[in-house]
Amino acid sequence: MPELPEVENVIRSLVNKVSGKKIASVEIITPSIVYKRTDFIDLVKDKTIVTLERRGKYIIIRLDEGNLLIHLRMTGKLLFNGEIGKHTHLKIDFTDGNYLIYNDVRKFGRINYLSNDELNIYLKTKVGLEPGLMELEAFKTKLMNKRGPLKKILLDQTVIAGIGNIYADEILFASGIHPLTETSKLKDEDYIILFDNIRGILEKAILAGGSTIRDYVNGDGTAGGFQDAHQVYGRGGKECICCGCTLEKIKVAGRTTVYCPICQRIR
DNA sequence: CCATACACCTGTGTGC
DNA sequence: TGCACACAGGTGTATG
Ligand SMILES: [Zn+2]
Repeated sequence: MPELPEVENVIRSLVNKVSGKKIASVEIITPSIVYKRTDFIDLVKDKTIVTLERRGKYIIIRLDEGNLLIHLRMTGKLLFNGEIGKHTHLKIDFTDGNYLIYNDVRKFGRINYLSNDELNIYLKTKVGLEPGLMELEAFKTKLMNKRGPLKKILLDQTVIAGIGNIYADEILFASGIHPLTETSKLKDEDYIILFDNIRGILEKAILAGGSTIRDYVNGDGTAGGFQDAHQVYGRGGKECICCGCTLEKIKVAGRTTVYCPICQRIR
């Protein structure tokens, strides 16, 4: 489900509701979503949530001691006082009677307890540049050191963190760059356009509440609105909004990729 | 080293 | 209607 804009909206919808709350109990309904740690419940129980943060597609629940690191993968949801059902896999009860649940139809998501040091090491090795904070030169250097189709590189979370299949296609279309372009063929001006579109599209998507293709909702249960602004994602075979020609559908790095053969030239 | 396949799961849409 | 199959916002591991 969620890419950076959706994860950001989950956090924004929850941060004021859960910060300061003390955890009274934790119920693990589906053990497979919690990384093996026999003392998980003991580590989390009686802790207080300090705040929520995001790195790439990860949600970090900062506790007064340690952290919960959550990845929603495809269909994970974090819901404040949400409806408990057959897809609820974890429940955190607060001392004031409110609760937070983790729902996930496909059970791909993961929740882990990490100390501050463990978290820092993990993020340093696995999570790349933060789109909203990165600088052009660092971005350019990092991309130039990678070979292969540009879309594959945009999807690589160790390069830039947070871009998934929807936003990769939207960013490339907005930039007028073909998804199979090799970074060695990109000119300085291409890097600037790409950089601006990564930040611009992700920011617009955040402000629109993210994209709801099927079932994404934020922590309140509110769906996003950015799906109405998609130019190419999910539109293979339809006409290009810009030039009217037929949008192509191919596979890149194993993912369905839609682009306009006229508007997005190979460099 | 790389690219591809598959595994993890369930639900939904399509075509016969 | 029913059934088989393809496909889905992601990523880690195995395979060639
Ligand atoms: Zn076009």
